[in-house]
Amino acid sequence: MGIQERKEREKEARREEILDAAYKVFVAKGLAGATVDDIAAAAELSKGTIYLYFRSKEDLYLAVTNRGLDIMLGIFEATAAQGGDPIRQIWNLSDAYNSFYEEHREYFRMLAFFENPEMHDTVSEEMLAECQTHDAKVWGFVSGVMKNAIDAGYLHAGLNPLEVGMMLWSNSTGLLRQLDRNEEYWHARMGIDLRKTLRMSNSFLLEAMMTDKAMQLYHDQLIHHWPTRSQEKKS
Amino acid sequence: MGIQERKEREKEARREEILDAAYKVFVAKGLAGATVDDIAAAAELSKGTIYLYFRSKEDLYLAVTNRGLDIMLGIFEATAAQGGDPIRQIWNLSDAYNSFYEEHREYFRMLAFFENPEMHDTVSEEMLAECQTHDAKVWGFVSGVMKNAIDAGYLHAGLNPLEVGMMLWSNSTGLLRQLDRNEEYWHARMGIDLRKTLRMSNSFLLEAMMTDKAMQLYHDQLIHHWPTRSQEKKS
Amino acid sequence: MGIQERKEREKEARREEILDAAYKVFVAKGLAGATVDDIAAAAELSKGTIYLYFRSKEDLYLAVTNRGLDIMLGIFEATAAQGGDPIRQIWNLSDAYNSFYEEHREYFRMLAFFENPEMHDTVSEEMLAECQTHDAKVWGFVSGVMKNAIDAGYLHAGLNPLEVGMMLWSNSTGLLRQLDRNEEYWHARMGIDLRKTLRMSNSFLLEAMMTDKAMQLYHDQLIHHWPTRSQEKKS
Amino acid sequence: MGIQERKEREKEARREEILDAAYKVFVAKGLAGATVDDIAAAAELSKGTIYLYFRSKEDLYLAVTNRGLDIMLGIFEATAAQGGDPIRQIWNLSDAYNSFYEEHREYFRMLAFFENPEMHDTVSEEMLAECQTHDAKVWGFVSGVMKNAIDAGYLHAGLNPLEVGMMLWSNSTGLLRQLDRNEEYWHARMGIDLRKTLRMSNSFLLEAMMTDKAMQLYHDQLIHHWPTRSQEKKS
DNA sequence: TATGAATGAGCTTTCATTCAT
DNA sequence: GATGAATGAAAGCTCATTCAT
Repeated sequence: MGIQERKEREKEARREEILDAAYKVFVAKGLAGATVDDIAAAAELSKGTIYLYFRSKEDLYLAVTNRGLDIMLGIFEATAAQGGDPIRQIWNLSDAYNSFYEEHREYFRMLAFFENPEMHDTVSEEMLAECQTHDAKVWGFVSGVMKNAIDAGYLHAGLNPLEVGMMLWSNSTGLLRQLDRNEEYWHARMGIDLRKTLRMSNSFLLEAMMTDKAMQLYHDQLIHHWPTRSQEKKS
Repeated sequence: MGIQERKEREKEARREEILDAAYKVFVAKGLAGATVDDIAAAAELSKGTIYLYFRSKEDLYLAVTNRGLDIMLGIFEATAAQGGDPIRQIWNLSDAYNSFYEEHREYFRMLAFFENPEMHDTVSEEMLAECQTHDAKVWGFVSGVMKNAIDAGYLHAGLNPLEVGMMLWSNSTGLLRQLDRNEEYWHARMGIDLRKTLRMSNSFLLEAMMTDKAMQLYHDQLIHHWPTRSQEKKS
Repeated sequence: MGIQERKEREKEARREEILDAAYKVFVAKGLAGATVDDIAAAAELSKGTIYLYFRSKEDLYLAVTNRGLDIMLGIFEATAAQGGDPIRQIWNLSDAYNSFYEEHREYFRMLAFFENPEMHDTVSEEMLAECQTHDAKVWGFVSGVMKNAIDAGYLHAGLNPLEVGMMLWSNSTGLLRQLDRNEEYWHARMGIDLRKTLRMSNSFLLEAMMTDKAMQLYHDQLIHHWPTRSQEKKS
Repeated sequence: MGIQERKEREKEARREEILDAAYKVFVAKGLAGATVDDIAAAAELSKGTIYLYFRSKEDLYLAVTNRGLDIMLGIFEATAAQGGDPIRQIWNLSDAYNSFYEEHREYFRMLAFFENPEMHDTVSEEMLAECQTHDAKVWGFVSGVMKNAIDAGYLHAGLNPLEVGMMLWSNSTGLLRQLDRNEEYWHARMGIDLRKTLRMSNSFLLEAMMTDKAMQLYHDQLIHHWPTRSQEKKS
């Protein structure tokens, strides 16, 4: 029975090798630009072998992006393991998403690319299902964090955890994608630091959802966005 | 010189015909799926003629998306023409973006598609430049609206108009893209109404940036998100 | 030596299993359409095992058609066992060929397919030889029947038994192949019942070769093809 | 208008060039063995151009066989132009089919090959329809010859012209195919001259269908198949 | 200006066959 | 004997682009 297990392991290992190679090639040439020949060469395997493990180039691409989701989830979990109060955990999660962008920008792009509905027709049912499984895991984790904050009375009771996650995630993603595309343009030409913008809008959203209890806890740490406003208040 | 002018007009008209045809074909088959033959057939022109007006299929695709930007700008301008106080104008702009999504979803998708940095290598400098011109026009308009609100004392003085636009736009885009991809999934399976989520997060962002003056103006119209919170305040 | 025998038997049994599976797959997909993987799967064996028993896909195909020849011979022999005078035996043989066509049409087609000289290059010498052995057996049987009829004075003495078989067989095969391809077309569209045509031409040939002795024997059973002719004779 | 015509002519000429090249390649390598690259090289054109004129390799193959039908019809018509009484015309037609086999054996084989029903799925509707048109022309011609003989009272009135054609054609085809496959085998090894067999069976069939009128006309020219039989009659 | 025939590189994919285990 | 992972050659076909007319 050891034999069977070993073969299983070897097969899995080979699959990973192919994914390694494919990742490199896709990063370098993009989905359209990459050829299966390129990937086979990078993996030091024959082209036929690639098709033994993956149904099509697109399936393979999606498998690579699934890896990206795994990595993202790993970062999220590692972040959560650091503990902290529920609001801190949300901030950490947001930071973790930033980190994913910074450190795995290629995966970030791939995930964005495969959001294109046009792509979905070119992929096998099985792979799409696997992708959705991975996706669901990430969203499950995210909404868990949000739920904790709501249950603990730090976010308003009426909020749907998933909805909270959605808002923060969408906001971050929209801005990160701009950053990715055109950081230089916005920074140098338009004088906008999108990273700062991102932090700001995230805090706007989060604070809007925080209960008084949470506001008090964070009283001193709060980003006082509007010094002028504070002054107005004093007067 | 009348002749020259007429020729100019005819040329422009033909260009538009090609764009009409290309739009239909791209919508039906996507960038990769569409062939120049398809487009030529739809335009009732020969393939060679297409290349007389556009350098490449990708250039043509980008020209179509530029049309999308024009349409978007038109909607924005029409909205602004309705007048209203600066905050109302911002809300209207946000609604106008929603309308663009609802009524020109195909263009919305195309714009998203071309955000992919991978595409940019495949397009001529000229077309990219033209695209940026169109883009800049839209952003110029948007930041103008924001600037009005700041200058009028409705949004906090420290804010950068473009940054405000960026935040609202990114947030909307992120959520609209989810909506486009998976409205059914989020609604029926996860019980989330992303349209509501979108309005909510937009109001969170906007209100976070509004001055007391604006808050008072909108006092009665404000979405009281947290009834419990209000009650807490009363007690 | 019992062990050896058992192994021999098992090997033969496995070969037959493979042929069973191959027959099904070839019928369903044709030679070109069938893959060795299909056959291996149908036989519930590994692909490698198939190659342990057959040198190539084409060899395997030919082995299946050889089975067809065996079946045909079986039908012929069963028919001959029913006895009857020599002319009746020939008629029965002709009917038996029809039966083979009707009940084993797939084999009939395969045999036709392998008549194509183009195929012969793709097959091993051994298998081709085996095929010729089977072929020779059938022709041996057929010419035996014809020889009986000649020796008994029912067919003209100058005839070569094999030649007689050849004529009747070729004639039948030509018409059966038309039938197989296009029965509907000839029947509904052209108003021709090829089965009747087949019987008619066979009787033309056979009667042309029959001696007076045979004609008298069959006097009453003769198909009087031309009533008008008979009438002419009477007058 | 001359321009259009000239282009039309040139296009047709190119089509013919491709057919010339394809014929050579198919003869040398068979359908499966031939590659479109081979054909393109032989035609001194690019592969893409081949696909500009023909939808697929199989379509091209069928177009070549259609040429075979044209050639056959040409031979038939030339033969008929020689005149002669109706029975002679039938004999000449039979000879013409033999000539086609002898002088265009490659086409003969191709026609046989495409009779395989398996092939028909791989061919475009259009080409199949064209093939049927050609086929119908040949059968129309053949049955016309038979009809003349019937109408003139040389073949029995009850016969269907197409059926007569079918019988003679099937019989010839069956034997010619044997001849093509294995002339050597039957001749040297089995002592049978299939060409003689073919003539014999054809005359059997034809004479069986001839009226007394025709028999008298041919009295002296009749092949007295059975000298012994004549002798028997005398005695 | 408009045409559309011609190009040809390049793509994905298949599958018969082998061979180490 | 049986396996099935790996091979890799080969092939059909597409299509953006060009260019002579």
